[in-house]
Amino acid sequence: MRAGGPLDAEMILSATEDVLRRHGPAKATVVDVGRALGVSHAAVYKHFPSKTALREAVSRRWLNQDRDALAAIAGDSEIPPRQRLRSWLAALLAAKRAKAHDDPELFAAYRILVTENSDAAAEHVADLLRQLQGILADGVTSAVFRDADPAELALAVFSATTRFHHPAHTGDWQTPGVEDELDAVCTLLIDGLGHPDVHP
Amino acid sequence: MRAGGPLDAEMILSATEDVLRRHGPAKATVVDVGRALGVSHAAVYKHFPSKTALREAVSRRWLNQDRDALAAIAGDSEIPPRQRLRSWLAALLAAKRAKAHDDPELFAAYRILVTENSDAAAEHVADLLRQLQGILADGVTSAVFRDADPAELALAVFSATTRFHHPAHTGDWQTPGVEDELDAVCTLLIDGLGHPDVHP
DNA sequence: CAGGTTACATAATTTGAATTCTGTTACCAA
DNA sequence: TTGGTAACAGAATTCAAATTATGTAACCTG
Repeated sequence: MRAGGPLDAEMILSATEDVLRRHGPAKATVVDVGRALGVSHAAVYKHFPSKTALREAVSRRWLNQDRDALAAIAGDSEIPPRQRLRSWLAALLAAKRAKAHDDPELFAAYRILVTENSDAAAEHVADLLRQLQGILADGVTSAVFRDADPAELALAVFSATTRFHHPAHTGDWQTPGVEDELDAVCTLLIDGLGHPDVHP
Repeated sequence: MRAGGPLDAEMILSATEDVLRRHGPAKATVVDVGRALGVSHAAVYKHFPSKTALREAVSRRWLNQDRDALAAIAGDSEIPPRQRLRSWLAALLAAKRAKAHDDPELFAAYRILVTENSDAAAEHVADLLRQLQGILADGVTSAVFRDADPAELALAVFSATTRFHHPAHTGDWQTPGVEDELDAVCTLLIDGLGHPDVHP
């Protein structure tokens, strides 16, 4: 079980993930994590001060997993804002959907973990909102979107797409039509983001 | 405890609601319901075939509670479609918000009951979608909204407002700004519902 | 015979003793 | 001194026994 050298945080986090997948968050103990690493549970406590801290760290790692791919889309000024918004929202859904589909046990485990760790979740949301705001700001600057506060627009767009990214709606993401439904919402939102005075 | 005449369904449903509020859905038993009515639990079984059926009936009653008020708005052709849509969504949020605020214990109880009774929930959603579709169809007919299938538009609008009516987001409804947030989403959606060709 | 009762078998839930987990301490080795 | 161990007290969790609930049946009563 124990690979070559001494324990480091990353090894512990991976082992924790395995234990989480196998036993679920309710029954995953730090004794299990130690066992998976071929080490006593006290060794884990040399690296993380508490079980809670370990869970928080593993949650953060998981939430940050596809942050970079999304940031790449959000920051790509080659893509015009409307299409960028659409792509970003589609990518967000696709990423979450894939995680939920590919490893349902792990996803269910993390879902519970993250709802218990609302700090990590709040930071994740803040990060996403920052990315979204970037896209919208570009649209406002280039006069493709209405002249409103990008932060407020970001919040509204994020609210309106809750069903496509909030973990409470995981079940919906498996149904065939979701991507089209997001597309329909996107279309409504994007047209709604135009200058209001074009509708006299 | 037992009021005048013989038991009827309505009395039992009310007593069930009391028991639900007091004990919560996990510990509410039909023996409790009988006791609240000053009657043996077997008497309840003369009116409802099972505990499940009783819970379903009480859930339906609760879900239908503010259906008429909403239907009145949806069907009021005096109000122009855009404003009608806005009012209807605001009323939906206000109704749910009020229920959650005024009697949190009962709301929490029903929230669990309804998620266990997905049939009742599905019918409730279908009813709301029908009302929404009515508003949108009027908008399409009067050429205020884009010429699309009202059923699809209704689904998109309902999706985009998930955060403001889905019970998973009850917590959000208590925060001060929610109504403004719904308004912001509404504005985006309503402008988005205009003819697409005004943006060349 | 509609509307109620008590009595009962089986299913589900609670309870409390036994077990396991968490977090700490004292100690060891490179 | 960093990275590990074993042993421990108190907290949390499990599991089987005892209790309570569900649903049915046979039986009153106006």
